[in-house]
Amino acid sequence: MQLTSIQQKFVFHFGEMGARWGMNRTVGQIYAVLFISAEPLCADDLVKALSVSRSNVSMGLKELQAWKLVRLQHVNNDRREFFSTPGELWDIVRTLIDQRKSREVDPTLTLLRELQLDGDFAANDAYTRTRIEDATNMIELFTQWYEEMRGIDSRRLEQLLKLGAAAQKVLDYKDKVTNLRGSP
Amino acid sequence: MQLTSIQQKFVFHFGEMGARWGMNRTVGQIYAVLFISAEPLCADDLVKALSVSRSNVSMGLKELQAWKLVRLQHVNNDRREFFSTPGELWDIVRTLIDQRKSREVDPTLTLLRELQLDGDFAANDAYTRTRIEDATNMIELFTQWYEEMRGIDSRRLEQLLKLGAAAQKVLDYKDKVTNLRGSP
DNA sequence: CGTAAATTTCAGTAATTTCTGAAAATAATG
DNA sequence: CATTATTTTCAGAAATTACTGAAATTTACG
Repeated sequence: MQLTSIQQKFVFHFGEMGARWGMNRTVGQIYAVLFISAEPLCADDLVKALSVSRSNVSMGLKELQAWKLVRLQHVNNDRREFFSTPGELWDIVRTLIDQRKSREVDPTLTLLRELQLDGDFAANDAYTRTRIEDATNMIELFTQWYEEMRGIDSRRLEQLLKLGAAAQKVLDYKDKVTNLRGSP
Repeated sequence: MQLTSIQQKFVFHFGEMGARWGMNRTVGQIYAVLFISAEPLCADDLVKALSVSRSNVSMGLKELQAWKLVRLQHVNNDRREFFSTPGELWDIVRTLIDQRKSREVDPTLTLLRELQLDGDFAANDAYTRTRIEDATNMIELFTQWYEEMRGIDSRRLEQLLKLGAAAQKVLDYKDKVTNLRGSP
């Protein structure tokens, strides 16, 4: 696993980004190497590619498995464990969004609901209360939307995304037809 | 600025989350306090509410301004600077997504495009090349979609979100009508 | 089983990030 | 323009996070 110059740039970048994405540099780099590798790799391949300690790779792989971003597999009759990323990019995106949602959004929604149930807002909390309500509603709107969208088949999803703002026009269109029918 | 028990829970939570959202604990807490405060607050209010140093608040406010998540304003004839968060939640969401996009997605898209222009992939890079292409396409699909959606009026956007997966059915519906018209 | 290959754990260290207090800079007031 | 209020900067301390190497554990093969 000697990385080519382009591979290196890609891997370094994911290292930098890894930090912004809630994993650390090494974890980001490990993921990047696996992502661009045609073959599954074992831990020692990653040690060689990235020049980090074996134990660091071990911990990184564990974290990536917790993220469900890499899959463990066994190769022919090799005793070692090999890792790879899903080939289908839509699967990766879905996993990534699921994970970030469950780390960054769900806990907040849970807390906000608890606070509302708590209910004993002090008198001077009136504004706080409405703000918390508003935030809850907004998050629920998004999570329910995502819940529905994430089930849609990749092909269809791609269509929808490409449609983009035009979806709005389809709404207009439907309204129009409905109104025509509805009027006497 | 004595925080009530509910306010405290809210603020502490945003402190924890702040870390996962690319800011640090104090920054998250400052934002939370401003979010639930009916009135704009000055730096010393935040010092009292959070028991952190004045300089820490100063730096935190600077970062929040960089995120465009708080606005600076002046109050009556007070000499100090006051801060608040936008009242309209949609504005907050839009800003948040914009910022995270520009920190987490745009730099990657830029790099991927550069790598493709670079073009001198080694022979053994064939797979890497397709992976980078695929990733680029996926990111472009999402950014173009977002670019279009972010312009839409909040009311309409809310409608669209509530529609959710049903948008798909509207597509079906339009197809059907179009086909009826199109057939002899 | 016993042995060897592979992986994981973890205590200690290194690196990074966050926070503070003191000093410097800026802005408003009489 | 001198004084005072306010904000910013920044060097160093404190806290947190990441990494390593050595030892312990697990796994699988004969």
